[in-house]
Parts: sequence; structure tokens; C-alpha cells
Amino acid sequence: MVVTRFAPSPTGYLHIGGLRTALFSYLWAKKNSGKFLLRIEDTDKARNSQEAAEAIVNAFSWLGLTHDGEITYQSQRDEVYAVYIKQLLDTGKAYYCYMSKEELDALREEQTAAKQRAMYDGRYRDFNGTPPEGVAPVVRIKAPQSGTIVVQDGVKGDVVFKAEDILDDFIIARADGSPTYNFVVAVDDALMGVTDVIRGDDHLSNTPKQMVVYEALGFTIPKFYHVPMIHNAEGKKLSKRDGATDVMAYKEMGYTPEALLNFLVRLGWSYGDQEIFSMAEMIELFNPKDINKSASIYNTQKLDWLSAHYIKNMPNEELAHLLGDYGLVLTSHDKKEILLDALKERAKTLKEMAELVTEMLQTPSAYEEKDVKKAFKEDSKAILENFASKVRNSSELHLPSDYHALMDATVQEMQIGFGKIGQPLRVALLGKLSGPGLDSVMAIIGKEETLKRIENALRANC
RNA sequence: GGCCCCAUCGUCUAGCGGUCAGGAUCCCAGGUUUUCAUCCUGGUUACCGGAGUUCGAGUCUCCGUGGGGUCACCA
Repeated sequence: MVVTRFAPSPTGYLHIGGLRTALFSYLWAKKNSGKFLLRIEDTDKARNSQEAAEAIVNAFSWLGLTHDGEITYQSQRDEVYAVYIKQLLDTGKAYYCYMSKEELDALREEQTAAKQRAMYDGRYRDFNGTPPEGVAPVVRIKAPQSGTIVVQDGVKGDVVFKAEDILDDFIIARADGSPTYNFVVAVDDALMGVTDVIRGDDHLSNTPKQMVVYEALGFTIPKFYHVPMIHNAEGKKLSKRDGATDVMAYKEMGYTPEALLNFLVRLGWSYGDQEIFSMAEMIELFNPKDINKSASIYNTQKLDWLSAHYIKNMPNEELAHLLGDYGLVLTSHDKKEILLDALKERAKTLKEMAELVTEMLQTPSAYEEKDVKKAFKEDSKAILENFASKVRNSSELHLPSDYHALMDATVQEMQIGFGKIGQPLRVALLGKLSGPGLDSVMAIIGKEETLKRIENALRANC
């Protein structure tokens, strides 16, 4: 059974990079009929907030990435960690260190000045004298001092670290007794039964430390997949300064979860030449071994394209429903189908779609000057009047084709090209020269509104 | 600075010793459309550099260069 997890620390909203590793973890679990767990890493009481944790859960809910089982909160597991810290202490695999923060800082400074690696010198490793008074000790784990640690990474391959280069007896419990990150991550992943850890490659250098914990506690080391970072346009790690990195901001901008997820899954992962992936296809085809080794730059051009694609292909009923989130209530409109069909190929986002609909339904209050000049010729008035009278005298006007027939009739009767009526009529109905098919527009707004807009235009322009 | 990772069109990527280096996006041009958008067709643009291995290297090895990550009683 494959068990994956996403383990954010609730110091802010869910961001794009986190979402991508969460998505990868989710897909891999689902593909293997396994479990995708959620753990909130809130051991830093000062920086964490309940709201942030809720924001993350909300984002997952919007995206439809549902986790299995209960959410694990590290802040509620102090007793669990205490048990394992005690176990390590009892078995001599960890020890109390009475070095004060000040002493440690001083040591670090000394080493840095001597161009040595800053590391704990192990002075309390085998200490059995009388501890100094007034110092609350930290607990340090005995890490190997020589030899090599190999992270068998599913993305990067075997990554070899020399113990002397990177390890020291690192702290697993602070002076106040609270456990530290590298310790709790290892303990929780093991206890939660996580088999496959998929996370950002900024964690790669933490992994040997976590493996030390696994070894000391006799846990089975999981498979690791360290996925490359997402960089900003400057090639640096994506941060809040880079604009929209809050996942929920994408909802506000009018992107659908399908589009966003499809966009993200292709960032660092690919399956041949395929670009469009439904959730079912992602689950079927995803494999972390196919993840790239190199970082990718965050650029949303393709997101816009995907978003437009999904809107274009969305059933009208679903589209109308989603548009509700952007202030557009369409349930009562009797030409909803025609309306949505006419506009859904023109919008990149749901928000834009809502704006397009609203705009079309509104009687134009102004006319693009340039377009008026371009569209209105000497004979335009007569043509529009001819067409308007045909509309006025028709009783059965429902479909675009009904209006189209009338336009054809005017064209025939007046011996003119289609552009002669199309251009001025377009400006009259929409206020500008661009927009959807005029027959659809008229069918959508109806006979009365059509006549009103033509009359308005004639008054204003002639 | 130590350690680690990475390197194909502007961007996302395919490639897994022999390819005219493929696709997508963006951009440009043409077609379709009364217009715009969609759609269709076409086009411009890439193997970081140098050695080596090999009959043959984007693909393997080494060195360089460049970029990134990480080095806490943060996570």
C-alpha cells in the first residue's frame, strides 16, 4: 500500500509550489489505490495560526484534492514525541547537552572565523559528570561521525553525503522540551505509515538527518522523491513577492481547478506530448519517476491557454453554475444556451466570461469613436432602418437563424454586401466592432432590446 | 564559503549512442469569420563551454562555467 502525505506548516496560505507537490502526492496515492494524508506541521507555536491551517484546508476543498483520514496536527502530539525522545535517551542514542545558546553562538562564530564548518563539537556526547547548574539542557541525537549516507531518491538518483561534511549531533528537543522539525517529521512519517515522501528538493539536504532518526528508532526508511523547485522569472525560489502565489487567488481570477491542476501537473512532469489531462488521466498516468530533475520557471501563459480550453469545452449547465461565483446569475435567462455558446469561446477565465455576459446584456451607453467612423457610411442609416422595420414586423423571432434571415432579406433587397449591414449593426448593438455573431446577439437580447439599440444608435450617430 | 542539486527553442517539455533534435505555449504570417475571438495551415527560435570514450554524442565520463538549494534550540 502506498501512503503519501502533504505536510505544510501553517504560516500562510497554500502556495503554488506546495500545491504542486501535494498534487503529485495525491496522484501517486490514488494511482496506487493508496492513501493521501494531510499533516499540519504547527510545532512553531509563535509563527503558526489556526486561520492559516484553515486556509490550506479550504484551498484543498476548492481543488477537490481530498485527503484520507483525519488531519494530523503536530501541535497535539507532544506526548508521542516525548515517548520517542525518552526511548533514544534510555538507549543511549541521544543525550542531554548543557551548552547554552550563548556558548553555541560563540562556538559557531569561532568556527566560521577559522573558515571551518559550523557544527556542534560533541562536547556532551559522552558526558557523565555533574551537569552545570541553571542550564536547561537540549536533547541531541548521536549522529554518525564518519561514513556515508546515501539518499536513494526517486527523482535525483542516489545522492551521497559524507557524514563528516553535513552531520553533527543535532538537537531533537529544545531546552523547553519541544521537539524539532527533523525529528518530528521522521517520527510522524514513520508512525503514519508514509511509504513515499514526495516533497520539494529544498528538503534534500535535510534528508540525511531524518534518516539518522529513522535508523536510531528502527523505523523503515520510506522512498523519497525530491521534486525540483519552481522558480520565478529571475530564477529564484518562488516567493510571496512574485505576485499570485496564493492558490485561492486563482479562484478569484476566474481559473477553474481543472485548469490550474492541469497546468501544475505539467510543470516538472510530462507524459510524451500530451498537454491536456483530466483528473482521471493524471491519476492513471502519473509516476514520480517521470518528474524532471531541473527547476522550472513559473510562467502562466500556458495556464491561460488551458483555462480557455476548459471553459470552451465545459457543458453550459456547469458553466452557468460556476459563473455564480463571479456575480452572474443566469438561471432565469431564457436564452442561456445561445448566450453561453456565443461567449464561451471568447473568455480566458470565468471572471472574464462573467464580464462579457454582463457587458452584452447591457444596452451600450457609448460607442467606440473609431469603430463608428469605420462602420457608418452614408447608406448605413437607410440600411439599419430597413432592417429595423423587418424586425418590428416579425412576430416569430427566437433563434439566431430567425434574425439571420432578416439580415439576408435586407441585403438582398438593397443589393448590398453583408458587411454593409453587419458593421453598423454591430456598433449599434454592441457599441464596438468586435464581438460574437450578430444573429446570436439579437436572439439573446430579444426583439425589443434589438430595436431599442438600433434606434439609440441611429439617434446618436446620424 | 562547505555540502548537495541542476543545465535542450523566451517559457513548459520530448529525447534515454545513429532523429531533418519532436510537441505545446508565446510571437509572426496566411486561411475561415460581416468584425473580434475560436478554429485550421505555415513560419521564426534550442542541445552552456572544453576535453575524453566511441565508427558515431544533446544523450556516457571528466573539467570548467552558469544557475539554484541548504547549512538554526524555523519548518
